[in-house]
Amino acid sequence: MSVTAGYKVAIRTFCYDRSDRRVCLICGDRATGLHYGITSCEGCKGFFKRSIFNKRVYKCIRDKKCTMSRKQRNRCQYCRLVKCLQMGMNRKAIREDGMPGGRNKTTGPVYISEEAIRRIMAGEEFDDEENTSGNSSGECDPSSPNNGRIDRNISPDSPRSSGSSRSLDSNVLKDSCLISEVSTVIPYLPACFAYSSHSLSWTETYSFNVHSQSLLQQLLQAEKTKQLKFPVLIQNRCAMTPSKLLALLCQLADELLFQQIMWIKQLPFFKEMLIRHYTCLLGASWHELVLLQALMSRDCQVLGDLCGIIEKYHVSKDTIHRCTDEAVEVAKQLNYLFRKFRQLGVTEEEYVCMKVINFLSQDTKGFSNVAHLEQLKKCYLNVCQEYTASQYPGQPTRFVDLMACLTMIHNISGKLLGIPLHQLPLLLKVILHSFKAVLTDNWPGQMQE
Amino acid sequence: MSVTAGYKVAIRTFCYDRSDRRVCLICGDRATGLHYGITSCEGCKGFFKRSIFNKRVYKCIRDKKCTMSRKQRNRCQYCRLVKCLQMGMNRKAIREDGMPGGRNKTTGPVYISEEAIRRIMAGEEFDDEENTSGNSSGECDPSSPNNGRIDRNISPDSPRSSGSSRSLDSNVLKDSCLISEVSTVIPYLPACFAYSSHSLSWTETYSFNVHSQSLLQQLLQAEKTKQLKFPVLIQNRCAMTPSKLLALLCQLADELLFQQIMWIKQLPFFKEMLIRHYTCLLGASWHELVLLQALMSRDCQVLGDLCGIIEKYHVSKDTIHRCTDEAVEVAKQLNYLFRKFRQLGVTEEEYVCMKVINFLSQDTKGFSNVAHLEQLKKCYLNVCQEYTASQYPGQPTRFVDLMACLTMIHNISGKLLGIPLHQLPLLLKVILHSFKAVLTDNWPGQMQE
DNA sequence: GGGGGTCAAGGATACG
DNA sequence: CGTATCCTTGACCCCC
Ligand SMILES: [Zn+2]
Ligand SMILES: [Zn+2]
Ligand SMILES: [Zn+2]
Ligand SMILES: [Zn+2]
Repeated sequence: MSVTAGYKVAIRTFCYDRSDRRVCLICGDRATGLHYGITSCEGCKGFFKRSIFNKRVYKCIRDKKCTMSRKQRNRCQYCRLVKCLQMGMNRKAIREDGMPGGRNKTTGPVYISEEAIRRIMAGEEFDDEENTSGNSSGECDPSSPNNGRIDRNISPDSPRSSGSSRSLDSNVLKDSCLISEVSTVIPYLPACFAYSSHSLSWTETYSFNVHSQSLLQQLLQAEKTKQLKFPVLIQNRCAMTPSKLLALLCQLADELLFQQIMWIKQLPFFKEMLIRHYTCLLGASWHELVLLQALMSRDCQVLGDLCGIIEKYHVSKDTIHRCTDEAVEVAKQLNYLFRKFRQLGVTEEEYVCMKVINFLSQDTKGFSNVAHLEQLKKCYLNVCQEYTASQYPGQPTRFVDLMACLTMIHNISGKLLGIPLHQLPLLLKVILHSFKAVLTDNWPGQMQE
Repeated sequence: MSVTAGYKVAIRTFCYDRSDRRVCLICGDRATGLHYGITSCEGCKGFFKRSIFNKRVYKCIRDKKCTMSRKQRNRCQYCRLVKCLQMGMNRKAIREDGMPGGRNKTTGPVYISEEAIRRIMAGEEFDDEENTSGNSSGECDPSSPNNGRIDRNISPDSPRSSGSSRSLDSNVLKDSCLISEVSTVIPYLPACFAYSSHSLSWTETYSFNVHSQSLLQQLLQAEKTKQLKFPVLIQNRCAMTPSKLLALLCQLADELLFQQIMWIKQLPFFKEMLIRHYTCLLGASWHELVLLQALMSRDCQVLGDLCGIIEKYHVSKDTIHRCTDEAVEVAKQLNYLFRKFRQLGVTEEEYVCMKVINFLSQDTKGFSNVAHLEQLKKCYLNVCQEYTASQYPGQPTRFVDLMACLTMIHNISGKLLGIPLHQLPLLLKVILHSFKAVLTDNWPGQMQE
């Protein structure tokens, strides 16, 4: 029992296609292309079609957190349909007339709010024109010729449904994101400080661009879809042997990479760049992303624990290994970063912004679309700045602080990679501890905080 | 051949005469379509599924000539199953993975001989394709639908391409190939029992059982298909940074697991056990398989290097870690094993035998098919014994020595896993070094040999 | 290429 | 438990 649980990775690998990473966003099975807006497999395609077409209402007999995989996807129809919707499957792509051919109006994915998902699942679906508010051409209008700009996959209802209390002048804000001249050019780290100086005007107005809101929602959605399955496995601490732990580590590393990829695929601008560009960016930033993720961990003991471990290592190993001074330095900086994150109380919204900004801030030497990348980065810097300005008007330096954290993350994770290999367990521990500190008893040098 | 062909024609004619596509060929009830190859009713479909899937063995309490009709079909399970088989129900259409939906590649009935039916009814079935005179090219096993996933692609005639380089009787070898042409998998279980008792006489005559040869060829083939792609990646040593190395390690672990799985799928007896059985066996033996693989490494410096590393670790860490004495012990035993393998000059043939024997020798508590497992193990023990006896007549203890190595591998790898986690790099190094010692310059404590 | 449908796989469930 | 009915599923296929 426990053995098989530890080696679920084996079962997973049985079904894993290595030659092609195009996997279904819902269940991870091999995808056969885009269906209803997102890359998905034949099974999930048919399931979504049947469910929506027949207006089925499902029920989860468990805790609505059933895992979706090729083997397990048929165990809960409720959770499967929820994930279809969460991942962006577009109900509008199902044709009532049943005519197979013809007009493909570039039906992209649609990211709807959790409330809308709840209503659909409950069968209260207001199938058409949920709140188009007089827009005669229907919703979203995917066939409009907007030249493939960023706002392609804007959810039609999420900002509006929250009421009209927040909405300011939508025209001004619409321009700011679409047109590059309004949002000033922000070169990444050096210039972001300069940028914040004349951004005070926005802070005063308390405004938060509708498009920025939408982009932020998409980022939050992308973050939500990459739930880590690992802690579920590791939580039942049944006689953790080193062999199991090794297997778990491999699984975790695989899972982490997989989720970063899934996250990238969910980015609103995913289709605007080539896969190899994302590969380059991910290769250059994955360790920073992991560190950022670790810093957002709910568990406060993680990094304190880590620092304790590093110190212990230092005492016992510096006689043979020379680089430990740097390790201590890294530990201190990590500790600072950790405390800074706690002090700021970095929110999920800021986190997703920082994540995508960091992702887009990698070295882009040799990229053919540097301008596009810069535009994207600018856009999300703007989102983050607007968010902090509107949500924390009393903290004028908050945005700058966040960017400074990014800089520090960049430096620290680089140093972490510079630590020699025989201290590899440190890295593994950082990753492992960043999610659940369940195994702390089995590790030396733990610290309480 | 002619007999079965005529039989097939008779059956076909019989079917076409009274099958109007709406009547079950077994019981005459209303048919709901094709099931397992023939038009049949839901009842007979479910009955066949249950009988084959659960490997049921029935018994007729009358004269084995019970009539099948809607009213009477439940009176004798034996005669019902016989008629299912006689009418051409295809056992291959039952999916071992249990995944619903999709389409099978092998559509159509399969008409097998009365002898085969008798064996199936007696429970002596092994899923080979005895006389498939019916459908088109149904010899390989495209059993369940796979949407382009990993599939066991058995190359049809690989042992033949090796020619007659081996100095044994080429006629015998050719015969075995001819046999495998007719039936893809040679029925091995009865044979190995019959032969194992008089294996000594073959030792004297330098003969090597035809069936054992075939089994050995299959094992070699399974080994050949799992080439490691990792060394290709690692060979160009371009500025190996720790980050790259970490990525490579994760990749290597994934690759290793994947290859073990592929190896399992290539085993001749793969279809005879459930996936979860293989998962259990792999979970219990993967570290031993890795160690065995490492011992067969061409690079002689690998283990010597490893032992050097371990000793270095011992000197520097025993002040804080208590288990290092055991590590030194493990190192010594590894060194012994290493030298033993070199001294014996373990061949590829012996290696594949040892591998499968070790795989089948794991703890099988709770297995429902312990007897089957034991049979298989005995069979391959016999193959190995016959091989050593015929190839090394001057080394009467060679087989015993090999088995002793297996025991030692079992013990050592167990101890390796018992080494506390902070010495995890040792394990990783064992794995990493076992293929290419390219990175040795970057590691401390290297040894020349 | 992404809609739709097909139809044999397996699954759920009431019956005995 | 074995049976049989009905339902769900999904790899192929066709269509534009
Ligand atoms: Zn899917
Ligand atoms: Zn559920
Ligand atoms: Zn019938
Ligand atoms: Zn009978």
